Amino acid sequence: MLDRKLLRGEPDAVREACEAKREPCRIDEWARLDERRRGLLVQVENLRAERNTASELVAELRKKGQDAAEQIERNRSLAQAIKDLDEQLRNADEALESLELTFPNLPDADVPRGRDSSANLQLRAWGEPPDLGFQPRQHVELLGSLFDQDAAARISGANFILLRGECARLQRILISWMIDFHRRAGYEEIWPPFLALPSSMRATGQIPKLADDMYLIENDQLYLVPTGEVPLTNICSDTVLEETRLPLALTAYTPCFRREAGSYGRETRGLNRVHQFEKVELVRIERPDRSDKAHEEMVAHVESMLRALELPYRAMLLSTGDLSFAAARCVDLEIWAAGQGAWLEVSSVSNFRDFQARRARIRYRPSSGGKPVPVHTLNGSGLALPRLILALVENNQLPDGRIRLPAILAELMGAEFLIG
RNA sequence: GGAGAGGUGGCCGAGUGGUCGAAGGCAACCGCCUGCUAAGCGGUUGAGAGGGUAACACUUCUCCGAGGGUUCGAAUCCCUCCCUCUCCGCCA
Repeated sequence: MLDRKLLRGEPDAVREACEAKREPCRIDEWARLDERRRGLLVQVENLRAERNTASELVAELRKKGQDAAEQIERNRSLAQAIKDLDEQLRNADEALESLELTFPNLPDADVPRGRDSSANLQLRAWGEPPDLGFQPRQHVELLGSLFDQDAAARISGANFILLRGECARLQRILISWMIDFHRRAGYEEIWPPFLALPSSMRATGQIPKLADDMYLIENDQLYLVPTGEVPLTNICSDTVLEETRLPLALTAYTPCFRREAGSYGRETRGLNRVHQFEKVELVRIERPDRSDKAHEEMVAHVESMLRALELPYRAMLLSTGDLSFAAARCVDLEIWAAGQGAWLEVSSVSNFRDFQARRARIRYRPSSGGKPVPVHTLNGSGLALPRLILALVENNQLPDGRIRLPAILAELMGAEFLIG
């Protein structure tokens, strides 16, 4: 949600952002409604003030034992007028708010302008795509029975995954190792609920835009979380934090449920794009003036994790057209997958500035005193597991089909090879 | 799932339908006092949305879990819902 002062004062900036993110822009409609709402508000408040003083007068007359019938009669008509105006005001408020939920966040000024991912800017790269010296195979083939698509489909339908044996164990160990990796960097470990209320989804920005991409449990009106960002960020919703408590750094494992409506046929083979995947998420709640630094720290932190896993990667600053609805800036970390010969996104590290904080009402009280102000929220994956496993398998394959494990995982797994 | 209790300001806690945004206490902050500290004394300290201002000041309305209702007037009465706690049942 954008600041109303911004919507009033800089409608052109909002228009630009909508265009950049290819969102419909109803700022003019908003401005008319806002005007109307304020007019109504002044009217009701005046009537209310009138009623308040009149009611006091009634009390006073009564106390003196005088007749108050005339006052009461006047108040009765006031009450009706107030009720009518209140109704109009409530309608205006609702319309205004639902409009406000449709404005995307403004991209940072230095985010590359562009229509899609082709305009993304490569910031850094590390490692070389390995030259295997033979025709590399893809993960589905390499994993064989450790990746049981048939069973997954019988249990849950298309595009679910079922890992077996050492591959299942690898995923479990990776999750645990990643959480520890973050914990050592100062992140508090969280185990959150995996179902969330519509209000939580609205707070982080999944509703209304991405509502159709989420699983909804209709009986209870609960959504399955599409990312750990939802529960982690909402830990602080409706809260005024003391400045001394900032920053907050949180990490959690969650499954992520996504309907992926409309993306069938696109990179849906194997572990690329599935309805349920596992992810370890990072969230930070920061003082506004610190969020740029926090964002850089988060990107650097995730990069260090990729290096520990010996995965060649590149860091991409997303262009305006590739930026998500709620983000002001985002760095994607893409790892090389030798079998597919492609870069795969395994982490998006985003700064939402105060966009989510306004929706979720997460504020802090400055130590210097004064009103609570919205915090800045950030999040990043660290990391998404299926694509991570995919790349580990494809990059570390040997001509005979064996799969070597990078040193750190070899130690954790107690084996030099995943398949050997 | 059944029965009961309760949800009030940063926290605790009072509140006969009519100056109640809310007593009292704690905490925090600012003074005074004191050799220092403590104690004591005095004062200040909630949120949101408007108006107003260069910015303050000032000012209006709303908010006592949420939403309805009764009433001239609701923290206070009625209804619905949500949440917390206790006991019982069930269950991984």
